[in-house]
Parts: sequence; C-alpha cells; structure tokens
Amino acid sequence: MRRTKEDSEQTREDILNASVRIFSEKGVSQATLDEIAKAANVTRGAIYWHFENKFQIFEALHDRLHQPFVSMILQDLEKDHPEPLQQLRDLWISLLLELGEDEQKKQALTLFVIKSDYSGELAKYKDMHCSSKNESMKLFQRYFEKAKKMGKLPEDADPEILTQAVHCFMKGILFEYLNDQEGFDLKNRAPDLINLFFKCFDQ
Amino acid sequence: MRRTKEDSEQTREDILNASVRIFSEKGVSQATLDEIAKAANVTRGAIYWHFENKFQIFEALHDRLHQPFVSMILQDLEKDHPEPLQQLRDLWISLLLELGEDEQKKQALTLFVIKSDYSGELAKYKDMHCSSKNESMKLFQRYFEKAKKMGKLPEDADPEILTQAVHCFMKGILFEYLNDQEGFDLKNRAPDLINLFFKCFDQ
DNA sequence: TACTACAAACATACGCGAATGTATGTATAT
DNA sequence: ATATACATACATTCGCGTATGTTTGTAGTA
Repeated sequence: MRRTKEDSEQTREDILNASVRIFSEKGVSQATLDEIAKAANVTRGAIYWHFENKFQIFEALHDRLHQPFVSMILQDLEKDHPEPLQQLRDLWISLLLELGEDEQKKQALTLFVIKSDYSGELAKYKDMHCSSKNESMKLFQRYFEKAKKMGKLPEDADPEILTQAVHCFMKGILFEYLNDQEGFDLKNRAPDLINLFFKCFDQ
Repeated sequence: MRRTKEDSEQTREDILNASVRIFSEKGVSQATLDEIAKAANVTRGAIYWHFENKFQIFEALHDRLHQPFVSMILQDLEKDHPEPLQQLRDLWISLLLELGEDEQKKQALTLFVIKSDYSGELAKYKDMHCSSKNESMKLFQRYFEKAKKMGKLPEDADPEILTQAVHCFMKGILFEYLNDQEGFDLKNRAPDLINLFFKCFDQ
C-alpha cells in the first residue's frame, strides 16, 4: 500500500481523471462510484477518503476547468489589440482548434455542457455554473465594449446583445461538435463558421 | 375503475404528459416510474400496461414532438416566398416566440435538447435523434439553396456551411433560453438575435 | 539511530433504501 | 364469459454510505 503525500495527491488526480472520463461518457447520475474507482485503479474507499460523495467530485472538476479558462481570457484581454473583434474571433478559433486536440478538455466540456443536466442533487450546482457562465460572458462583453469605444462598431450596436449572440453561437458549435465529434469536422469548419459569424460586425 | 377504449387512450396521454414534465425537470435517468405514475394519477401498473419501460415512453415522446415539427417546415417550404432568407428568419422568430407561450413544447424541447444525454440505456436512441436532426437540417438547407438559385447569396456561399451556422446558433439560443428561462428574455431578445445573425447574409 | 505510537491512506465488509420488473388480483366493458 | 385495463404485492438488484480492518509513513522520544 502507498501512503506518502505525493502518492495521495496522485490518487486524487487519478480519481478526478477517471471521473471526468466516466462522467462525460455516462453522465453524472448514471456513473457509479464503483465504476470510477475501477477506472482509477482504486476502491470506493479511496474515493470516500478524498471526497464526500459524487457531487463533490463534480464540483472539484468544475473548478479545475473553469479557473484556468477565466484567467486565460483575462490574460488575453490585457493585450491592447488594435482590433478587438478580430482578437475575439481569433481567440475563439484557437480555442476550438485546441479543443480538438485535447481529449481531457473535450471530456470536461462534454461533462459540463452536455451531460450535466443540473437536476436532482446536481440542482445545487446550477447557480454555480450559471454564475461562472455570466462571469465569462462579462469578460467577452469587454471585447465589444473596447471595439465600440474604438469606433469599430455601429453607434446603435449593443455590446450586451452582441455578447449574447456570440455566446449562443459558440455554445451551439460546442454542443454540436461534442455531441457528434466524428460528424462535425471541427478543424476545417470552425474557422469558416466563426468567420461567417463575425462578418456580421464588419462595417 | 375506468376501462373504455377512450379512457385507456386518455390514460396513455396522461402518462405521456406527466412523463414529459418529470423528464424535463429531472432528466430521464433521474425520473422514477413511481413519480410519473403519481403525477399522472395512476399506478406503475398502468404504465407497464401501456409501455415496456421508461425508455419506450421516451421514444413515444420523441415521435410526438418531432413529426409535427418536420411537417410544419415542409409546409412552410411549399410556399414560394420571394425572399427565402427572410422567410427562414421569420420562421425562426415565430418558432421561438411561439415556444415562449407553449409550456408543453418547452418541456419537450428541454427534455430532448438538454436533459437527455443519450448515455447508458438511452444510447440506443442517439442515432434516432441524430438522424432526426439531420433530417430537419436538410430541410433548412433548402432555404439557402433556394436563395442561392435566386441570386440572393454571394457566389462563393456554401449552403451547407450556412445551414450548419444557423443550426448552431439556434441550438445555442434554445439551449440558453431553456436552461435559464427567467434570465433569458426570449420575447424581446429573440428577434434581435435572429436579425443580427441574418444580417451576415445581406449582400 | 532505533524504537514506539499514532494517524494517514486506503481496502473490505455490511446494512440499507430505492427503483425496477413481474406476478397476481380484480373490476368492468363488450 | 372473457379479455381488457388497470391496481397491488412481491422479489431482486444495485448503488450508496458507513463501519471497520489493515498497512505503512512519520513524528516524537531516548
């Protein structure tokens, strides 16, 4: 049996990695702790040592995904790009292209976008997820506000509506891609789709 | 106890209506047959009389939603509208506005767009759902093909990509609205969002 | 440095409730 | 009279949480 601090931390990571895989495949409510344990090469005892229950794992996974995402956008916003709309467009294209290469991220996004219906026990976490979404939406809105201040947008353009539109579009792309990864040629289609959408804002 | 044919059919409908409500609230896998039975004022015995199991109810609900939708679009396509893009835009706006008034439809869409993750036992129905989606996407594509033939679109415009874009956008709007109906002012926002998107295609 | 005691880090075993499917009972329309 | 249209009763399974057992790192002591 292993018992050093590093080993323990590794076990925790193993459990999280197994969980995101199982959760994304079967949904949180359909996944069993025994299944996760087997996938992580531990027993349910180990899981209960590190987490209170299935939903605490879910919460831990959410943090692991969301926090880096926010700080990444914040970092991108720091740059004083001369064309904020182009910057946002490029950000989304690269995000989608990176996603196509990162199995872990795909699993995590599948979990939080598609497979988590936030009902029953998960309802408690809906607010958490909603406020995360609003947080990142406000960040995206800054791109449009920047653009408007720089005169890159029509006078009557409403940054809030534009943000909502982009957000819906991206959510839809993510949803469709994650739902049918083979049928959706992300690598070739993502740039076209995004470019098409951002043409709305030209002039 | 009731036992005429009409009563029996009414019981079946009661079960379906209760199911779509419970399913949309808690997700298919979290919903129990006992809960559905109570909501329909019957016992589990009645459910097992009319359906094999929970998933047969799910399948029956899918048909009840999808078939009218397809025939409605087909009917709309029959009209020889001079501006197919405008026609599609108006179709979507009215679809969304009607949705806001129709609690049953909201429940059904919530079920099939958000709450059904098609994993586990539901995996069998993913293909069914996917082909339904492709079927309606091909119908939407016809609007763009019409428009292109009429010279209402640039030469290099690809109807398939346009269709995919619209589809992603609409899915995103639906998703966001259904996920947070109070936070999303569908009645006021839907026209703005759709109009914004369709401006991509003007010239 | 070696020895001890304790607690960390799990594994194993147990009991429980909840949901499912089926088997059986029953009233009534036809 | 019989099959329909259910209601009721029963058995089984499955997953969860907890209680308990076991091993080993590590801190304290001398």
